Amino acid sequence: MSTDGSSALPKGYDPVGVERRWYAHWEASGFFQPGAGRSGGSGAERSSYCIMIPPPNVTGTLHMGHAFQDTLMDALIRQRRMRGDDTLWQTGTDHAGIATQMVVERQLAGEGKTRHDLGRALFLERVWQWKAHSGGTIVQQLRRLGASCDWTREVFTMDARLSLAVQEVFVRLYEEGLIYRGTRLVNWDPVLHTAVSDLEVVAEEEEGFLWHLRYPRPEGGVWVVVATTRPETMLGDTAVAVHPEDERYQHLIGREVLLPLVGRRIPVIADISVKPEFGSGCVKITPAHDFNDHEVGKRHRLPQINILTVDAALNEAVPVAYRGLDRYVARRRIVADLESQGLLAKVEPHRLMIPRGDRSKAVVEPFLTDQWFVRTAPLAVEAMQAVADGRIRFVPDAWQKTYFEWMENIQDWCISRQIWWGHRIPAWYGPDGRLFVDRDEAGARQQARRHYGRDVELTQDPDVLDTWFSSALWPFSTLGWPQQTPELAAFYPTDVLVTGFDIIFFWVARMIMMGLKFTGQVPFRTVYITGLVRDGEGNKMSKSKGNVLDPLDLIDGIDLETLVAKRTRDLMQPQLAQRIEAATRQEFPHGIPPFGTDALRFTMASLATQGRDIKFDLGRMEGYRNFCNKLWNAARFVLMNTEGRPCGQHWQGLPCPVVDRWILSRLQRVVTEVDGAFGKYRFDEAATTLYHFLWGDFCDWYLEWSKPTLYGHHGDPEEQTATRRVMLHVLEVALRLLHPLMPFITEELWQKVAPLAGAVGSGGSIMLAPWPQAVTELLDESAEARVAFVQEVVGAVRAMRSETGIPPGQKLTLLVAGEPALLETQIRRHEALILPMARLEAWQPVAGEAPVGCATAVLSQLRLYIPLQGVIDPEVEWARLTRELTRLDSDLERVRGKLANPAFLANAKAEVVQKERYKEQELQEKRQGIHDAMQRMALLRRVP
RNA sequence: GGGCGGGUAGCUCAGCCGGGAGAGCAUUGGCCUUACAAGCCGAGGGUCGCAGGUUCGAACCCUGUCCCGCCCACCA
Repeated sequence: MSTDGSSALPKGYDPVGVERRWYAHWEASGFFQPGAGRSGGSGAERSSYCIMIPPPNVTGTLHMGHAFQDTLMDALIRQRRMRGDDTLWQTGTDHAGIATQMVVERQLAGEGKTRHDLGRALFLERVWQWKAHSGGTIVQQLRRLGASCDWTREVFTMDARLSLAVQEVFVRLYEEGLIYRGTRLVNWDPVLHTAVSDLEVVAEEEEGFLWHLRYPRPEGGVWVVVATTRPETMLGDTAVAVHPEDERYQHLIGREVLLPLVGRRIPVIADISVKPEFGSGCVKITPAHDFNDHEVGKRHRLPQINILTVDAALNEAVPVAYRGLDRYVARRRIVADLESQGLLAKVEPHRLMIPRGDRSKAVVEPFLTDQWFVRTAPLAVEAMQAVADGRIRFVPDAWQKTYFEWMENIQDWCISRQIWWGHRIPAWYGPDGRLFVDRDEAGARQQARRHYGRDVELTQDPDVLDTWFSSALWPFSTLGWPQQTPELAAFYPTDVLVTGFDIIFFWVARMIMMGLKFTGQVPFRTVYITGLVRDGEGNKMSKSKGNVLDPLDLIDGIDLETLVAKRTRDLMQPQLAQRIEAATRQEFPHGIPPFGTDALRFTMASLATQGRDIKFDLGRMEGYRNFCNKLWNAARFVLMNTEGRPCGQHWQGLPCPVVDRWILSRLQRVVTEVDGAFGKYRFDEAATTLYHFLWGDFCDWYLEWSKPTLYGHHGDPEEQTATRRVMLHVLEVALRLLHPLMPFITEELWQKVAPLAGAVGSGGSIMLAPWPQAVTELLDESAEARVAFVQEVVGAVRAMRSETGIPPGQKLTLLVAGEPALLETQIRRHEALILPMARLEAWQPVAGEAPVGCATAVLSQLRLYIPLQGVIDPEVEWARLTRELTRLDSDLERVRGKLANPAFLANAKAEVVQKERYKEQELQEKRQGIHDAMQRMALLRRVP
């Protein structure tokens, strides 16, 4: 139909080329940078809008969680940019200390080396090389998602500028006494050889045993039996404890027992932490290797005997026979030795919580070491206040409770890590071990000179900071703090943080504490908490389960063999490969077809319901891929019918028939709903609203109605122009509304549609075009009601046709019975809309009884008949009517039941009662119609 | 042991400041209708986990209960 064949769109939407082309163009044009776009037409100050990306691990790759969260962030950013705000989506990557170091150490292990073979400097060089090599992957992948972050401001947590902020914060906290160094019992990872914080320990229930050990009394006689899950730690026992009111053991309190295998005399103490009903009611106390025992030990001033090495083997403090044994080897040996001495009373199976390092999965040990800590309690007070008084809002707000619960019980934060990759702690020691904390070595040297009166050799603390320490500063360190930069002034506090609930404690809480402490302001006003992306069965996606979906594979597609290879490569447990392969082949027999970025994004948005994890549904994604295609073809249709023709770019003087007023009115509602949905972070609402409007209202109805107008032999040129004008306008506005969720296809189409629609954005891109605003004058309830009625009529005819098996091609005449006035306003007036959509040749009014042998549909005040004689079996229509009658009867029964209830009439709101009355009348009329129809149909039936 | 979230159509999920149970996918019948078969037009399918309570009226509010999942916690 196009006059200019060259501009016609291809028949189907092909995302690949479109996406690459537009992203490159946007980025090169500087559209992602603050200040892009319209320069506030009114001259008024533009408000700023900022989102900080949760920085992905620099050496990582994009996973579904990123795809989900970054889609939402990008949608927010794009929407606000279109609204005219000065937007910044700050991007960057995280050095991820332990995770990254582990990767490089694993590479070294492949070469048969450890980091110690290289030494610190060479090892770090190696990590930087790895970062340079793989550090670009994830940011490139982020681009494929269409993320409109400002790449010119991309930072890395170990950039010099950000490192300065880290040192500054450390020094200030230290000087205020909020950072201290001390010997404490911490969680020790014996594989990684570093302390980790409480949050980095995950406890899981595992099968174990409860060993009952006999501790002899020096004076002989009865044993004292203690129950333990960790017999090997008995070598470090310095007491046995009972409950102070436990009558069984009153005589023992203050006496001593003999520690077997060691021969040490240790006291029996009374402590209320002992539960008399557990085990024997006696507990061994090992202050250096158990958190609870440690507290008991402090209360009773017990000695602390460290019996472990950094590898969790037994050290020099234990009897020679056990020295150097791994903890579990030692356990077996000790249990055996006790048994042979008759000191093992019994062993019972016991389920217990085993603490493991979240990275290494090694069982962590409570271990006495020197570490650095942040005193968190004082910081937490302000941080809780900020949420309590609403300066920070959680969405959904239920998470606020989780936040408070943790903050109220917050523990000091162990921030030192005995690894090499990270921010080195800015602390130096003099020859006598005296500590000097300063921003750099020169500063420390100066302090030392003042202290010692001369230059001395200083050694820097070998530890680095917990990665989350620098993450906590992210909202302001990225904007130039401690410098008072214009960016800091413009964009801090930021607007919304989009992140998962799994890092509320790790990250969100700490950003709030640090932000308030160092800027006096909250780091963000809203925390939008997303659920986790899971697989279709609701399982967490993980490499070892073999159920990981790579967002890029959904975008680009992947063939089965490549997918299988990818899922079974580099498994920690290679024996799983077979099962993973089989499951993969079953789930994706043909691999994964390419869906394109927009389909992925739209799926993510539509699944983003609040307060629950999302199970990723490939079927739904397919539906939204189809939606992309639908949109593409709708635009294709519009372009075919508008290019090179009068499109009435000025509204003036054009007729505005009811369908035009209807679709324009619907459009205004959609604008309002989508805008509201963005405001509420209800991306699912925004997505479904647009989906139904475009596919349903626009394609199924408006475009279909446009055909008779545009193609009609005696079409009115004015009306045709008006139709072109309206279809262009509606499409153009809808594209803009859709753009934050589907950036690529909307840009591609908008480029062609906008000029015809008379809409021109500055910069020539939809991403800088204005965000639509509802025009309330275009709301038209009367047009909406009239069209709704027409749709009802069309639907009724279509259903009759389909259910009675009338061939679609058969020309029909519709008979309509009803008040003449109604026939005029409801049918005659809309016949141009009804006839083509219902595929009718004509309609005729009928008075009184309809002819015998018609299919019948009853609307509230009209009866529709289609003559059936000779066309179908009356039995079919009879069955259909019976079904309808049954349905109406049950509805009527319910409504009449209500209206017969005096209590309902007395108590329900008047409008509700009125509505029920109206409903009863309507149902009654319909029922009568069906009833009449059945009577006449009965005449035709071949009754047996 | 405490806390939180969820249990609605075969599947994935909306609806939940109370007043006629919805969408997509799947199923099914009919259509090559000149934008789209990744499409068009129809249809079937749910005692809203269970039991009580409040109410004229409950998927929605309250209580209890059963499942599923998550978080926190030192029961050796």
